Amino acid sequence: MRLPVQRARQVCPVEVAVSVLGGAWKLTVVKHLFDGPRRFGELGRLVPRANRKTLTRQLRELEEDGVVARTVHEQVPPKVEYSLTELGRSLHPVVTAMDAWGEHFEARTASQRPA
Amino acid sequence: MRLPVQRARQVCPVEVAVSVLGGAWKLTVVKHLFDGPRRFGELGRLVPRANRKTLTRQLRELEEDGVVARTVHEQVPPKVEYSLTELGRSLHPVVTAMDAWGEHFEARTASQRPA
DNA sequence: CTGTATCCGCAGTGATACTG
DNA sequence: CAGTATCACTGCGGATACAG
Repeated sequence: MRLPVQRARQVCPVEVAVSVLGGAWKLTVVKHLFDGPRRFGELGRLVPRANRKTLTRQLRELEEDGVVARTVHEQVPPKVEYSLTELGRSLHPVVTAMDAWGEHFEARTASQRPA
Repeated sequence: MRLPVQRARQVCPVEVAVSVLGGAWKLTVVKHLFDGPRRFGELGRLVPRANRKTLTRQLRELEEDGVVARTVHEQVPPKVEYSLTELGRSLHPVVTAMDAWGEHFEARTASQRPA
């Protein structure tokens, strides 16, 4: 397991969750995977600000932590699909709560929005 | 508002929530504040791995984002209390979900625990 | 199409010492 | 007690080019 996660264990369960899910775009990816399996390129389009390397790293960490499953279809051209594991699907309440709060936060600070 | 939050707005509400709450020890602090107002030193003891500088920064960001309120009591010695704002209290579902998932994750990976 | 390799900047985190 | 100042490090996140 990754070191930040290990450290978080010594403090609080919420900190563990943050360590596993707090990386850039991770929860966004998980959210989209609730709509069904997605290919690498699809995720890249759904999370436009994440470049390939970063997206690959986040997916590998999510895979390492048992949240997503990676399926390679032996084809030419290659096709790789990502889907949620059972542990990943158990994130549904978290994603729902975070999504709702994010919207609430945005609405509350709408006056500070630049454009 | 902080830049990471601004960037997250362009992607997804869950990413906004991660940007606001994803800092080290932030959700742990919020969780403890649900038990009532806490002084700076108390929070330092409740989150043992956070040093003063880091804890100060996280609290300032949470204050800036309207999640916590900072109350200075003009005394000698000084006394500063942190409490949740209404926006902070609206985090209750998030903290509950994250805490439960963190425990679930720990239980599931207990075999990999080092000590 | 789905990656990897290389290089890089810097924000986030921290240790330590000092201050009102 | 509740911070701030200073210095430093690490690794995340990213740009770009290459590969199977």
